Amino acid sequence: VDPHLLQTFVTVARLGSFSAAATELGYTQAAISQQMAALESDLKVTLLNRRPVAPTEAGARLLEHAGPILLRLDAARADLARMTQSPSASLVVGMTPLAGGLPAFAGALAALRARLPRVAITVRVGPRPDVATGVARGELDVGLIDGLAAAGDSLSLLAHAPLSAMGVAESEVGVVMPKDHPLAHRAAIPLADFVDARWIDAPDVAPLSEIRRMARTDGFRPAFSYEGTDTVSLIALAAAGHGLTLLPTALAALAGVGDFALVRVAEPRIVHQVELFHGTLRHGSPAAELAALL
Amino acid sequence: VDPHLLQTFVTVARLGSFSAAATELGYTQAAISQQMAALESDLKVTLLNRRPVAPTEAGARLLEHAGPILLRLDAARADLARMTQSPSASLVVGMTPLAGGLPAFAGALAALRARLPRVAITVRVGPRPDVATGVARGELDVGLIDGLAAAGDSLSLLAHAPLSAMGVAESEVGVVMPKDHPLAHRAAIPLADFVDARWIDAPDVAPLSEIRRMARTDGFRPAFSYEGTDTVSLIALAAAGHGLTLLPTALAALAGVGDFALVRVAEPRIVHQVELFHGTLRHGSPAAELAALL
DNA sequence: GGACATTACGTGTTACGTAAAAATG
DNA sequence: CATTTTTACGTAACACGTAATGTCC
Repeated sequence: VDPHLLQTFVTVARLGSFSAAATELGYTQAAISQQMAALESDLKVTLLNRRPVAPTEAGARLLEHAGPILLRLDAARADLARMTQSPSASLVVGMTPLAGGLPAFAGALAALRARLPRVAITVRVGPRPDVATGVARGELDVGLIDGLAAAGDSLSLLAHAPLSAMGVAESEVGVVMPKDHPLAHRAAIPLADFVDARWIDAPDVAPLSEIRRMARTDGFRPAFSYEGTDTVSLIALAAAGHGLTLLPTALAALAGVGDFALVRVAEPRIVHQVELFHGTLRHGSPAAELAALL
Repeated sequence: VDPHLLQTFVTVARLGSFSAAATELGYTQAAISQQMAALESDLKVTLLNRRPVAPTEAGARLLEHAGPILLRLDAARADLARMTQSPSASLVVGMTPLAGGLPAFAGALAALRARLPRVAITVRVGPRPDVATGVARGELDVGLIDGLAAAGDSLSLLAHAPLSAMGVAESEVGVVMPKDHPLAHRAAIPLADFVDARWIDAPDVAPLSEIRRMARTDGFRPAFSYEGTDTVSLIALAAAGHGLTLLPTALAALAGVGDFALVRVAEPRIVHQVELFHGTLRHGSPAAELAALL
């Protein structure tokens, strides 16, 4: 199982096209075809259906493995690179949209600037997988990721890579809905009551996939998609009745956009969690200082 | 980072010799030399000191990554193979020495034989890493691994591979010592009190490395080594005063070998835990049935 | 000097690109 | 029929083995 082949496989699967993958990876279409043939003959399974190009059942399974494997490979390389290079005088922080706006984090950054005035600090916001990947690859020094977790648990999104994590903040979650929604006056409602409601899927802010995971159901099908990352817009959409969305109460309350109701989730006991995670910290590096401050 | 090179690297590191690695892997010494040169030039780091051959600091770091990566690679292949092949009519269980002898497990096996009389059951006992590796590679259908964990925690040894685990049994632990040991009459003693005592290191049964991890110390240096897997022998050694050892009370009490004292560990709150773990279970497979029974 | 790792060099295999053929919608 | 994948084939790079050279105990 050559990582090279794995990489083109995930690219092909993502783009749904040999030719497109060839362009992106800088190969010929023919090369891609040969690589996929080689991979399939190595594993003795058909991984892709052609025309249209889509992963088979086995291919889908392989995709689940391929990501973490490639990530770990990158992480190993990045880790060794970090050992060699001199500790940099800059700090690049990656975060998901909802992970920002933490008082604790802003405070720690301020303290860091006081301690190490010379380090240039960069904050880069992106979707969850990109942040995780960036940290594993060493492109980001630390990552701040938010997500839903069971009451006591941590996100444990680091299972796929050799990263360390620490909880930074925790908040209750609530369903955002128009003020005139029939359930708007209730204080708390079991999440299950909303399984068949109209939901907004905002993959980069409040992804329904996570809600499904927490509720252990296949429900919560998207009726509306919001592909941006702006919380204010999302809340406005929910307030206008386009669909429900689940947000941390701390954040939803903060955004004073128009009129909306926020109903706490009574059950299951889920919380919105923010975690800081990072690879092996080099003693004395800005990232290590920041982690110590949180 | 070619897995091929990674594999020879770990082999070279393990054997401490290019020539020996060449023999084991079926290559020429020259090939090994070239492969290591290629890996080092790829990563731009010296990984091995020669004469004697031993990993450098960077090499040691890479070794920490290499194991999990290679394991995951094997696991992916095994997972796809399991999808393709017809569900086998046999069940191969791997376990660590102390994981056997569980009433619950024996009962589940009996129930399994009643439900599926035709399946041939094989139990294979081996050291922890071999069991984990075997399950990840699909050579073992399920693994039963024991180890020390903090009171509420699980072993979480599955972090390196895409495996699922479930707790099966839990027992208190105690220090085994001769009956005439000065502390033998005590009911419970903090583990820290034994940091500088004579300890038996039995890597395959009661490894000191794990005790160190639980106690968060560098102490517990081995004064005696027992490389077998037989609990009775180990207890006899401890009873004869060759050194202390830490065993689950359930098991130590069971072995009626000679005279020995068993002093419960007062602190930290650690337990001996047995977990069943496995890759993706195929519906209807013997392994799935067994997991359902536990 | 002996055991072991490195370098040099020749060879077979692999992996890609170009180009033609096949297949699918 | 157009788009896209597959196959055929030539070439360049690669990886290994043999053998010679170097190096440390």
